[in-house]
Amino acid sequence: MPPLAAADAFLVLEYLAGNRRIPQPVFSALLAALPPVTPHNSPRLRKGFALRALDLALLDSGAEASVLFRNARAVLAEPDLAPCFPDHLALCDDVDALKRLVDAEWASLPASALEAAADRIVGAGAPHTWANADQDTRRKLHLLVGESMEREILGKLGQDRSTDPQDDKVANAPSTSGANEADRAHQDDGAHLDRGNGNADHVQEDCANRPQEPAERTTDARLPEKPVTSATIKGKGIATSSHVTGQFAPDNNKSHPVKCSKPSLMERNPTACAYEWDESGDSDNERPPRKRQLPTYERKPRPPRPPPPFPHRTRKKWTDLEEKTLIEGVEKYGKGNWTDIKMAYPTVFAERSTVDLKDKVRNMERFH
DNA sequence: ATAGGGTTAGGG
DNA sequence: CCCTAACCCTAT
Repeated sequence: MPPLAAADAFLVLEYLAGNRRIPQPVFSALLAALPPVTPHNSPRLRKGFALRALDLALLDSGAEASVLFRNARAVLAEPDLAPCFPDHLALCDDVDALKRLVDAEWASLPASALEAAADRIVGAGAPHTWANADQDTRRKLHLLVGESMEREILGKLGQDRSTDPQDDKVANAPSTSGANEADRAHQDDGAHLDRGNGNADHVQEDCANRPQEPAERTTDARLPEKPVTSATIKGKGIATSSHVTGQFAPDNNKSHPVKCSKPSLMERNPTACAYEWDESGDSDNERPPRKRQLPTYERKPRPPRPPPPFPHRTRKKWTDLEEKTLIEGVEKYGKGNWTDIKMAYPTVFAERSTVDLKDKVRNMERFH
């Protein structure tokens, strides 16, 4: 497979950098694998990098608040990153408040080009895009969104699919922006977006929920003009914060942060063991004629397994910040959408599971 | 993934 | 010892 074009790599990375649900190790790996991108013309990309560095500093659940705070301050003070943050972050003097501000910064990231394109195709901009699409573009749009979504959009448009699009696009010739641009963003991988109309809903919702920041408050003057590669990033904050927190080894492909991701498949699983086929009994004719020689591993007698090291987590009282954030989350995302709520405030709820959130709300309802 | 019943730590 | 809140278990 040919390498991804630089422009496409940009679209992918710009979207993922600002998507907090993409864990840092995954993002780092992609960054290393894709062609270098230039962040200087994308506020979202720049800020995404900066916020990721800040998250790394703040999400070290093992560390004490004072340490977290110190690490976060170090990130905020990085000359290359500082311009990405609004001033009040650096002025913040306590870790909980800082976490809130960081969550707010994440929430206010501008939409990515991909999201904007999706929005033009199936979201708020869809009617306009579809109305202005010529026959050819319509066909592509149809492929992208699928049958039922197309009907829905055209329904909103107040026209039937059978209507010849040419008819209603009298004065639309010059409007190339919507569909074509969107199409550009999608043409390489249309199938992905096409796959589920449910996704389309998400995109819409994402866009709708994101209070667009009036204007980027950041000064770009001092941001690197040169392309950013994983190596560049490593030298600029992400790795810096990592060497402060000690969570990341310099090689972002090998070492993963303590929290926030499953162990890599490439890593040895200490609890795994190898079983061997007993060749004698069966004559499975699917097997190649020559016996496959499995490397002979001795089944090491496993030491008596000390059953789960943490039978019970140590009880942690809910803080004010957690409670308030939870209430806000329930108002915003609805009771029951615990995953969404947790994802929306990953720093605040770093040490709470979705079940914890649910239980807490139940408790608050029961006794208050 | 979520709801709801059950268990337990720990303060009064 | 009781009660509340945090946490666990299990069915759906």
